[in-house]
Amino acid sequence: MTAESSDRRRRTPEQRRARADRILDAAAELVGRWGYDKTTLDDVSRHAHVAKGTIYLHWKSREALFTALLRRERVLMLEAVRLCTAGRAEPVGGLVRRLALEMLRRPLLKALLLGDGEVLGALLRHKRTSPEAAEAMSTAFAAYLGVLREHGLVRSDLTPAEQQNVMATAFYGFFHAPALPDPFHLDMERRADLLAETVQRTLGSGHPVTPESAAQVAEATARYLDRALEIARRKLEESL
Amino acid sequence: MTAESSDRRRRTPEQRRARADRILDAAAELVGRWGYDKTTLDDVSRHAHVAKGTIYLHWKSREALFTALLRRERVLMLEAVRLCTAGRAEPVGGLVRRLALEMLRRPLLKALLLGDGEVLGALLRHKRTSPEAAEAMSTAFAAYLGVLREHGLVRSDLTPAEQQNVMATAFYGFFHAPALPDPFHLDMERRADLLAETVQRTLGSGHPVTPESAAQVAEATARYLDRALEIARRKLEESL
DNA sequence: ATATGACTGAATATACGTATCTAGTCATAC
DNA sequence: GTATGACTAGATACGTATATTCAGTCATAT
Repeated sequence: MTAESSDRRRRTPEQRRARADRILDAAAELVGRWGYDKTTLDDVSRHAHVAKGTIYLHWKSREALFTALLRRERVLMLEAVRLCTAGRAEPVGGLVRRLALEMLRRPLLKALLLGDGEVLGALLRHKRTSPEAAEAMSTAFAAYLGVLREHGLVRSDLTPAEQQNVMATAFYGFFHAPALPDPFHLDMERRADLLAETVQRTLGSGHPVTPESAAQVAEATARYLDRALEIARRKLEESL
Repeated sequence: MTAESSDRRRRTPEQRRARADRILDAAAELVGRWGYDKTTLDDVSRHAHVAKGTIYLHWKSREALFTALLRRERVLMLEAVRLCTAGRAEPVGGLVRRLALEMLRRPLLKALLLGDGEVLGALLRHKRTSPEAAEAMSTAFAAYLGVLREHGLVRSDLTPAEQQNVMATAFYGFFHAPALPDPFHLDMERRADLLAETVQRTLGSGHPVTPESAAQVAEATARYLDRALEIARRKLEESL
């Protein structure tokens, strides 16, 4: 063994993070299979090939571990949206549609947003979204809408509170409303399109994105996603 | 006592109905006060000044009684909307707004639509809205939208399934989405306005009601409400 | 310093017997 | 025919005692 051999117990931050990710991978796998309530830390440690005590070197409690898992999912989702929209200049509805679809694509976020008790169990009841983060997200979105309004793409006769309520209500309805019976049934993809259209028509001014405003719209979108990502990443770091 | 004295045990249909209403009044009072789970038929019979057996001369089970109660509320709500809109020629959003507000005004319907388990308890879990009635309601609404479309007041590029999904999602979000924290909080009345605006902008064509179309719009509205009332009344009659 | 996994106690599930409650019935009265 | 309310059976709540599970700890090993 050399002087700086891997035999040394001291771990680099990268190694720590890689192991945390392996543990979270195992947790994600097991929650997807058995649900939160039935997933024990012994299961997770076995799947991740670490001792249970090691988990407590990363998180102070079981809940903290799964909180971190959800936060990592959120970061990954936002990164995916960030990639999709890179450089594009879409109206509000387009952004909303991508957000909705990327959320639906990820089982844990989908379960979280659908309020699926089978998957998330007690986590749903006890977990509270931190007010600071929620407000920061709202503020970032409001700023995004503000830029679009300056370019005449968003109505100027709605207060920020009204805009946020429209967004919240539309999203909530989209995720939670039960599917309609057969003659009216639509799959989630089509419903996401309708959600986008609803938001676009309710919040938008009706004017299309002009070539002149395209650059600024693209920048505002990127800026919003960056801010959201920053908040999401910060929250994830808090969870180690 | 005369020959046709009230001493005769034979009851007229009007007397029967009046007594059923008294029983339903008592049930409404008690459910409002204690919730469905804690309201016993002994309570109801005592409050309505009838023997418990009498209740079973009207309904075959406890559940049937409370089903009738909910159905009566629905009829009363629709009658109120019918009165409000009498002769008026409002666009879709206006009708939606009135429906939403009249539902919110009635504690039992509000509880039903909000999915309030405290008030409705087990009734929420076991009660299924009959598919036939739901479909008939949808059909009636689709017909209403059809007339408005003929007059250019409603978009023609959405399928009926898409229209119904927008309606269902918007209503669901309006009733179920939790209130936003303080800087963005709006009361239910304002949210009803936003619901109306959302539906109007998403389903509507953007053209205003012209004097020429006013009469037909008013008639279509009245026709829809009449059909809805007919269905609601039929369902109520089924529940005696 | 870092990692482990056997260990512990608090919480949760299971089992069982008893008490209470109440939806629905029906013999009786009018 | 109509109305009653005491009655019953089945369900539900409660109390208690026992078993099991699992989050979190810590003495030990490297």
